Formats: sequence, structure tokens, C-alpha cells
Amino acid sequence: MTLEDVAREAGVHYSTVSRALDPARARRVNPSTRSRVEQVARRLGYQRDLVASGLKKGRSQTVAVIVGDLTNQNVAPVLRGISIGLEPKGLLPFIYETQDDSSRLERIFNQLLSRRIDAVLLVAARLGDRSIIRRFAAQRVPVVLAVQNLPGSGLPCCTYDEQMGGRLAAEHLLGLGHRRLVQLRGPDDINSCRERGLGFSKAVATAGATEIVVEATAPTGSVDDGRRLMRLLLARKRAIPTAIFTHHDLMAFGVLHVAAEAGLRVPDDFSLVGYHDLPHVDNVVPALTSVRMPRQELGRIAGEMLLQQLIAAERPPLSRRLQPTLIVREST
Amino acid sequence: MTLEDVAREAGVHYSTVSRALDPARARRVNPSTRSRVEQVARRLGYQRDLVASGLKKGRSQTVAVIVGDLTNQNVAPVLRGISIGLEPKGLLPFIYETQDDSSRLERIFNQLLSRRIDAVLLVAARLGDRSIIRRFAAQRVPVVLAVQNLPGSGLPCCTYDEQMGGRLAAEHLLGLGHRRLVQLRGPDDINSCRERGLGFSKAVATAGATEIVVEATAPTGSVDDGRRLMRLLLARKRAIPTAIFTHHDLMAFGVLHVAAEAGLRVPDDFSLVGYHDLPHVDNVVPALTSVRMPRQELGRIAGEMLLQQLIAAERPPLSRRLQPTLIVREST
DNA sequence: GGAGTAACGCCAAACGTTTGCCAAGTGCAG
DNA sequence: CTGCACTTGGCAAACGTTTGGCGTTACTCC
Repeated sequence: MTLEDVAREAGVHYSTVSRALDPARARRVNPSTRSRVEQVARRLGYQRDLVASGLKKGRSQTVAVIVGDLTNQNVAPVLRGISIGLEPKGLLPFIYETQDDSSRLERIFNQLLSRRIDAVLLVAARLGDRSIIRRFAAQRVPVVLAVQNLPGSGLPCCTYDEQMGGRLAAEHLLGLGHRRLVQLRGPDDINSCRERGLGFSKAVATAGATEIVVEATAPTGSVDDGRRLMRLLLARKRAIPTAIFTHHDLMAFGVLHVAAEAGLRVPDDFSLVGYHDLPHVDNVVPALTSVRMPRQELGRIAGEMLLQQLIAAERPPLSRRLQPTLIVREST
Repeated sequence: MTLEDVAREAGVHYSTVSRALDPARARRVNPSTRSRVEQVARRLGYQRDLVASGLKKGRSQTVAVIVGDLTNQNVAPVLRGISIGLEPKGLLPFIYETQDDSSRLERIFNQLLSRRIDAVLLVAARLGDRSIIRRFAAQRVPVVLAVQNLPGSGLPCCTYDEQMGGRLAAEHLLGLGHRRLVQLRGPDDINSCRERGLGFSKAVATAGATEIVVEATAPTGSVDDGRRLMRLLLARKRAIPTAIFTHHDLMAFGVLHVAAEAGLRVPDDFSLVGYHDLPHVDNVVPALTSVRMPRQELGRIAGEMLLQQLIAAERPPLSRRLQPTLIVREST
């Protein structure tokens, strides 16, 4: 089923069909011819061959989203947002998962270059070294980063304001009258965790309250880390703090677990604030106070930034940083 | 950067380069020439243009995975499995999400046909009507179903044995001596829920125990449904059953929530079995006994089934049905 | 040394579109 | 009725690759 088939059936030249079926060029063909062609095409079930079109046009009508880890509950809403952001141009992004494996990342990038991809959106992807990004730049493939920045890359980027996240948690707890606070940190080599730690510490210091430091080796932000750090905290001789901020809701679950074992009650014995506002944190007992990120909105904006680069071929308006909100529940 | 550029640099004809760089045809060229070409290609950073290649070969080297809902925690492991299953042929599947929206599904399918996709894998996708599947069949595009079957479609399919899942739950509870059991059902219009209900009921009946029926209108398998059904159960005049099986772990969370409010203790007052063994069901208190599905394996097998159809162009060996296992924890 | 035989590399025609260019057709005004 | 401007549709050359066919070369064996 090619242009030729439709043309024969409609009694016109196939180039006319090509024009008639492309909204951008359709005004160069007589409206009556056009509608006849459209009708025939519909009747025959003709679909333009995007492969051939891509070869000729040099653009593949293809946008890829690369994500590090699909099991991460924070990413699906971002992906939704991206779809919505790309909607206006009718682009359907397709998604690749690196599984946080650099060899897979490498293969994906090679394949994308081979496919003459039009643009790439990287969501929370660990980009070991920068050489891959450079290859895309060399081919003039627009790249937009989401969630995770790559400082110094000069790439447009849409992230959350993590410092503000830490600060919101701290100010909430301080406002409840807490004076001895602790944060159970996530991996410090991840930019976002470092930032959220900083925001928290700054706010505590500004209020003149005491921050208690508990260091763990190589935390990953998991439930087990929460348990481990909470046990460390309980093992100290001194009185435990009255407020705990964890860098991840999962860690907060671990804290709750250990607290229950130790006979401590939340929020009676201490207040607890989590981070990310994962689905179902409102379903545990006690329902968890947490910092919520505008995930879908971030996706949407990232998608729109990509469109801007794609269409206007102009640098997007700079990077964006979205504000989190605190969702107060029973744990504080 | 085309074949021609590499050819010029290597001092050979471009068709020689084409052959030298394709493992399938490389033996037709002198090993020394071949290695020289490879070296030049590597040095210049040449990447075969898959668009042009696809046009010529009539195959796009492209496999798509369509999934209904990426936020569903059951799907990411399946997608991982698929990647692994397709690994041997170096295929990188790309993922589309329908968001369980039929108009988006339609657009995705159209785009796939336009892209001359080589094969499609449908993961837990709601396929309203069957016409789309027919269009793929007409174009001889192999389609494999995973997780969700489409009875009567004749398509190869890889699913879980849901009846066995229900039966495992029942037999475990019966083995613990329970005689009055209840199942809180998921949506019955979903095949899998109907099956798992059936498996449970059969096992209970076989053992001569009593199954208590609690019906809810339009359950979705959510935490709220769990709460709702549990409240319904508690509102009955009669003694509550000593064993509860929910069709979804999330419902079990709801049950736990309501039970805590009512001062009931698990497993002291009743035993509770969930379904799906979602991440973190072992992190709640009490840790949830649940039926685990071999998600990644299902993905891998589905991927392999696709490869078989793709390569051998033969019908795959029939549908597969994978066995669940029961993970016993504190709640029983 | 010559003939026969492999093996290797080149040619050129596709694949299905897009698109600049031009010829033919149309309508209008002078 | 002629000339002009404008619209419409056809032609053909690309886009980068694959691949059957064939000429050339090199090697082997007599």
C-alpha cells in the first residue's frame, strides 16, 4: 500500500497524493481533489510510510524518553506528563529503560543515533560520563534533562527545588515546636539528596535549633536504610530527637518499623516527615507527612521544552525548577 | 556520514563497506579488508542509518511493547524480563503507554503500522475491540500477549496461572486450620480476578470448609476497596471469618487499616493473604503473606516467544501459563 | 605456462517518500 | 481575443541502504 496505489485509485499523480495527505502542504492542492484523495486513502487504509518519509526528510518523527529505572514510583507520573506535553504536536514518545546500566545506556544511545532520532529526553538517568551527550550535540539532536541535572552540560533541564523540599520539612517540624531534629540522609553522591539535606540543615540552623547528625555508610534510600539508621539513632546514649526527616518515604517506613519494635509511637514520641509522597504513604498507620513533588507537571514542562527546541530550533527559555509542597498527615 | 564516506576513506566500494559491517554478510569479504573497514568506521564514528536500511529491507529492526499503565507496580519487572528475553538478538524494545485510554491506543497502533514495526508485545493492555489486532494480522505483524489474554484471538500469550494463585492462598489458610474463609474480590470483568476467585472457591469447597461471600459494587482492587469491603464484613451480624484473602495487596492494606481501627489484630484475630507480592508488602506490620507471580520470567518468556515468531516465522509453541508461589510471612 | 576455479569487489536498481521545477490549465482584465 | 497572473498537477531526482549479478583477479593444478 503506497502512494502510488492511492493515486491510481483516485486518478491523480502520486505526488499529488503526497501533498494532499500532508496538512502542511495540502493547501497546494484543489480542495475537491484533496477530499477525494483523503477518502480513497481512508477507504484503502493507507498509512504513510514513516520510514521512507524519514529517510527523505532527514527527520524521523521520533522522540525518545530515556529513563533510568521504571520501578521507581516517581517516574511514571513524569512520563505521563511528558506525553501530555508532547500532545500538541501529536508526538508519541517512546520509552527506553537503561536499568541504570551504563552498557545498556550506551547501546540505547547508539541505536537512537542510528535511528536518526529527532530529540531525546532524559529522565532521572545516570549519565556516567559526558561523551554520549557530546555525540548528540555533534549531531544537533536536542536533548532535555528532567529530574536529574548534569551540571555544566549546558543542557536545558527541568528539576525540582530540592533545597526547598528540605526546608519545607524543617520549617514544618520547627513550627510544631521541635528543637532537636535529625535527618536520615539518602545517598550524598546524588545531587538531589545533597540539596535536600542542605535545605533542611540551613532552615534548622536559621531557627537556632539543634540538628543531630547520624551518618550511615553508603545509604541508598531504601526501607532497610531507614531501619539501619533508626537503629543507629536508638543506640546512641543520649535522648532521641523529637523530629525525624527522612530523604525518602521508604526510609520512613523503615523508621516506623523499628519504632514499632522499640515501642515508640508516632507522632506521640516523635514526629516523622518523609519525602516524595509516594502512592500509599497515606495508607500506612500513621499516615505519613511527606514532601510532594509536582511530578506530572515536571514531565509536561519538560515535554514542552523539547517541543520548543524542536520547532523553533531555539534554545529553550532556560532551565526550570519546580516547587514542592508539604502534605501534612498524621505522622507529625 | 554515510557508507560512501567510509568507503572513500578505506579505499573500497561502498557496497563492500555495507557487507563488511553486517555480520550476516561479512564472510563474503576478505578478512583483512573487513578489519580495515571496521577500523575506519569506528574511527569516523559511522553508524548505519537504520531508517534507510529499514526502507530497503522492509523491516524496521523495531519491536514495540505496549503497556496499559506504567504506574502499575507489576509491569516494570515484566518489562525488564522482556528486555532480557530480546537480548540475544540485540533488540531494544521501546515502550508505549496507553494510559488505559482507547484513543491513545488507537494512535499508538496507527503509528506503529506507519513505522513498519516488526513485532508487537502487549502487556496487560485493555484491548477494547479486536479490530486493531486484525489490522496487525493483515500486515503480518507478529503480536504476542503478556499477562492479559484476549480469548479467542488465537494470539500466542503468556499469562499467570491465576486459578492456582487463588488455590494456593486457600490451601495455605485451610492448612492452618481455618474453616470460615472469605475472599474480597477484585473487578470481575477482569479475567484474572475471575480466575483467582474461582481457584479459591474451588479449593475451599473441596476441603468442605465454608466460604463467606461479600459482594461489593464495582471494586477496582484499590486500598479503598479493601477498606470498604472490610467494613462491610464487620457490619455483618455474624462472627467474622478467621481468614481473609484479598485479590490485591493494596486491598489487604485497606483491610489492615480498618482492622487496626476496630482493634482487631492480625494474625491473632484473623489471618490475611494478599496477592501480587508487591514491593514493600514485607515492610508493613505485620508483613503480608502474599501470592507471588514470576513477573520477570513472564516478561522473558514473552520476549522469547516474540523472537521465535520473528526469526523462525513460525507460530510459537502455544501459550504459556506460569505458576505463582505463595510467600508466607507474619500475617498468617 | 595455461586453463580452470574460487573468491572478491563493483555496478546499478530498487525501497517509498518529498519537493523544486516546470508545463498545463484556469480565470480575469484590458 | 490576447496576454497575464495564478493555480494545479506531473516529472524526476534525490535520501542511504541492500543485494543479485557479473567482471576481474588470484590461486591451484596439470
